[in-house]
Amino acid sequence: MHERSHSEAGGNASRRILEAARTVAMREGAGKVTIESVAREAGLSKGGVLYNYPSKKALLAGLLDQMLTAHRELFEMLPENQSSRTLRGHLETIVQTEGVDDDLSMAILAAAASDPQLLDPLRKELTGDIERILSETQDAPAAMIAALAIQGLRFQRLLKLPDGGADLKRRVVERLRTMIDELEEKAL
Amino acid sequence: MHERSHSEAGGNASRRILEAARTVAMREGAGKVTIESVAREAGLSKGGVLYNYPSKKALLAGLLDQMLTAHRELFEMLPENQSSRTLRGHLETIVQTEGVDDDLSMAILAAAASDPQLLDPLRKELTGDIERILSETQDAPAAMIAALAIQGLRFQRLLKLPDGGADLKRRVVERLRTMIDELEEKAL
DNA sequence: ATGACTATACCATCCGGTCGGTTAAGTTCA
DNA sequence: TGAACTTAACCGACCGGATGGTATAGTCAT
Repeated sequence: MHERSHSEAGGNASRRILEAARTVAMREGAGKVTIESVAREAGLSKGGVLYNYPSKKALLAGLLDQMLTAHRELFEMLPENQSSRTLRGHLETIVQTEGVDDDLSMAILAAAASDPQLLDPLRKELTGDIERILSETQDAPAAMIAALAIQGLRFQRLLKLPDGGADLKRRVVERLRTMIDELEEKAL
Repeated sequence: MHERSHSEAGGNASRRILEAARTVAMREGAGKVTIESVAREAGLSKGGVLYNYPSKKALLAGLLDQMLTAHRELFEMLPENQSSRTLRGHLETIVQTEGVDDDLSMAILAAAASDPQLLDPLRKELTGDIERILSETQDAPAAMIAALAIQGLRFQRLLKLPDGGADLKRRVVERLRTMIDELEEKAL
């Protein structure tokens, strides 16, 4: 195997590059995520980045893929035999990532402005999630509304839109939990 | 060449410029909204656009302002003495603009990636809306969840995320309406 | 003529992507 | 062993064009 000769131990450059991209997005804003800035942050050159990701589009796709994977992993850590598992998973996932600055989602959004297909993997994932959510409940509209509210929470955080305060937000999450519980009762 | 340029009421090119920006965003995608493309679409030159809006930031700010104004106007056309008027307004507004391609919101999002303050007017407006929504109900969490679901609907449309189909969407809107009605009953 | 407004030409910068080189590690073969 | 060669990983100068913005010279109604 090939070890890095004069740098910190740690694996693949691709990982480091994605990590760097996230760092840059968080620290300097989504608009500053350029191949050069990512390269600088990752401790290599533009050519090095482009060796690992042949285009910026590929880099951003890799980023999105990593996000989706991380999300899936969080998901799988949740108890399996719950009702409305998927919906619950989405809610708890967002609660758990509280405080994590996801400015990188913004970078992907920005890129999606000119490259709409970049979001395709996300769309595919969500399509599956919606199917699962609907199959897990008898009350489709209510489940969908919960899902939409959770999506609303995500974008609220992403765009730093007003949220009515931490206290209300906490109560909203609690209420969503009981809403999901009630989805189950209706099914009985 | 420009027979209609001065025949507009007030002869103001600013309106035409914003209109052109929206057209370009819709037709070619958010990423293609540049000063030049807008100028071309508006039937004038780059200089002309920059005379009316001294910078692209200003142009986008004008765009956002126009959107907020339009939104407010739609709002004011709704009956005044309803319970949860603000919430209802948000819902009906989104229903009414069904089918309208809002790719321009995307342009603003894209711009916000590098210019986060661009969204400040939106944030201010939303802050007021949330205050109003909360003051119009006794059940703050439920109202907030409805508001979040509506926001979720907006972003779903904006990013062309999967929505479970037109039929479900219709039922979701109906359910949201009854949710808002129930907000009122709880207050009695 | 004046002042609001518009067009042309141009500039500086940034950014994605290319490309020929370079370094270091392995492989082959005598 | 060691010289010749191959390959993976990376470097960094450079190109091209897109873009925001400026400078300046008009045009047109009043």
